[in-house]
Amino acid sequence: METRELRYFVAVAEELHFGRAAQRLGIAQPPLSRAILQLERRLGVLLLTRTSRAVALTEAGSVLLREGRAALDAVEAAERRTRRAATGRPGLVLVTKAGAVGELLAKLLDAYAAEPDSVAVEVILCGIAEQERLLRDGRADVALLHLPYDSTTGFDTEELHAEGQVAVLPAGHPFANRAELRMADVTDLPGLPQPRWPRQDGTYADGPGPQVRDLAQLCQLIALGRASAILPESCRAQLLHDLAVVPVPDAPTVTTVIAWPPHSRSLALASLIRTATRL
Amino acid sequence: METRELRYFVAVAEELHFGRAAQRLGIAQPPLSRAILQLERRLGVLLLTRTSRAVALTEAGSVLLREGRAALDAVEAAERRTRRAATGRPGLVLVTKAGAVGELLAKLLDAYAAEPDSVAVEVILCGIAEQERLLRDGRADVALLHLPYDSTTGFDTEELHAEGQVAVLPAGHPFANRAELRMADVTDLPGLPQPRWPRQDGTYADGPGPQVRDLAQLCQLIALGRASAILPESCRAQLLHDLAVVPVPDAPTVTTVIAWPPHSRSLALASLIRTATRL
DNA sequence: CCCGGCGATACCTCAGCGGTATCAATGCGG
DNA sequence: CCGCATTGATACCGCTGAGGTATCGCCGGG
Repeated sequence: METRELRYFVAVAEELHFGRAAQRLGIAQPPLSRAILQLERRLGVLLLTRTSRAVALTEAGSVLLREGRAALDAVEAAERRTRRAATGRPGLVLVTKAGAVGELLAKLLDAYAAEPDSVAVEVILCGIAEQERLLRDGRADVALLHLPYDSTTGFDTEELHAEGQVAVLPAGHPFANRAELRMADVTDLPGLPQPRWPRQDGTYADGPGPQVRDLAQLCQLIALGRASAILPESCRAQLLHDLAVVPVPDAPTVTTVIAWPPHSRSLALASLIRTATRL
Repeated sequence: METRELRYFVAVAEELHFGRAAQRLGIAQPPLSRAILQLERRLGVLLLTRTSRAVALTEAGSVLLREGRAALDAVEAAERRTRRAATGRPGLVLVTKAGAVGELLAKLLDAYAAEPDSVAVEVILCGIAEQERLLRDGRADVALLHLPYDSTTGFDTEELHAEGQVAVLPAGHPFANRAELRMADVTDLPGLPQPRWPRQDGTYADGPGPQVRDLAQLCQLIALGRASAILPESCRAQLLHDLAVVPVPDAPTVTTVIAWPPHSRSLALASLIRTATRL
């Protein structure tokens, strides 16, 4: 199977429309039809069911969509990492969620910079759930993730830090002066729903609660008395001053891990990981 | 980058010889030279240094070799899994080391077969260190691995079983009747070296000690008084009767884990994993 | 019943892949 | 120092196959 065929199939499988897929790929529709047909013939597998009004994935087709995306990411990563290796400037790219790492990141970067063999570290702060993709397609070398929110599936990891979580409420809320709260107290506050974060694909789950993209947005909403949240303790430092913070001992522990793709064990990366685990 | 280019590059990088690589690929040498040249031009990266007598990898070239192999495995896995999904017969392929799983495997297969939604499980027993490759290129769906001997890098895992290790000695050896031994006692027995197992690429490390491929071979050698070994307790059941077995409490614990590729979460696989963790 | 939208087919052109023949550089034996 | 063998690069050619345009066949909606 050639990557061209895979790219074509993934485009069609995502659009479920040959015309739009062809447009997205920058080719005409007939060659695309033929390419998919030929792919099906070569694999000996029916990937799509087409009526003249609708295109749908078969069982095998959805397997190829999932596996094909992973394979294309791997090819893209190979290309990108090769280009980067050729520049001669080593340098690592670290990706993490904007605002969620507290002072751990600063400490890590300082400690690593003090190492004798350290190289430049570029930091990318991205929205939730983009990290995985950046790490997978080679744009980033290493990430700081937070269990159980992020998935580390397919990466190697080391645990760095575990912490409890706190409830964040508008100042003046009846619960604001409690010494601690239970999960049950906080998950269903009348008029103060938990926010909804974007999923891997950028869409939001249905349900009540405002859609948020980052911590600043969330803080605003809480201050306005329109939401509440349960966040790792270390977020405290970055909250607005007029928010109430109450520990929630029975909330799941949040573990910060450093994650990297299972290949790519460059010396620089190994050194950064070693530094991180020693913090 | 097309998979054809990657395959060509990997062949040349492994052979370090255009002629032999071309032969292995089943094409003539000139098209191969051109393809590599074109790949280098497209990437804008020098991958190989050629003198007219020798070919060597550049830094970037070895990155592309490593990443390219992984990418090719991913493409191959996509193809294989798609084909398998299309047959309509579900069925899982489980791979593990010949002889090293004791009764755990039997219990797992029995328990899984008793599940209401179970499918056929094909078991592949292979030599050490082939498992990783089978799992990575899609020929297997799930593996039983043994930490710390196997690497789980790039796979998702669940721990199933932890056990201590025992020393295996020829019957009649002076240590045979000891209640237990220390690592220090066993690692350097005069005339009874530890065996050497093959590495990922099938070659053996240098050193003393016989080269072995499986447990039966090893048992023979120990019975002959030419080797000794430290093995997980559960191997006991499969040893020859005339061998002495002595616990080694300070040997590293061996953990049996069930491992699977991070994508491919079929229902059947999820059910098998659930069954395994409940044993 | 006609029209519009969609995927498949027919047919053409040309890029590029692979083959053969050959060159150029280099190490080696005499 | 000179053939000679080895090895990667280049020249040139034929043909496969990727992509384009025009068009067909099918189907649902007005």
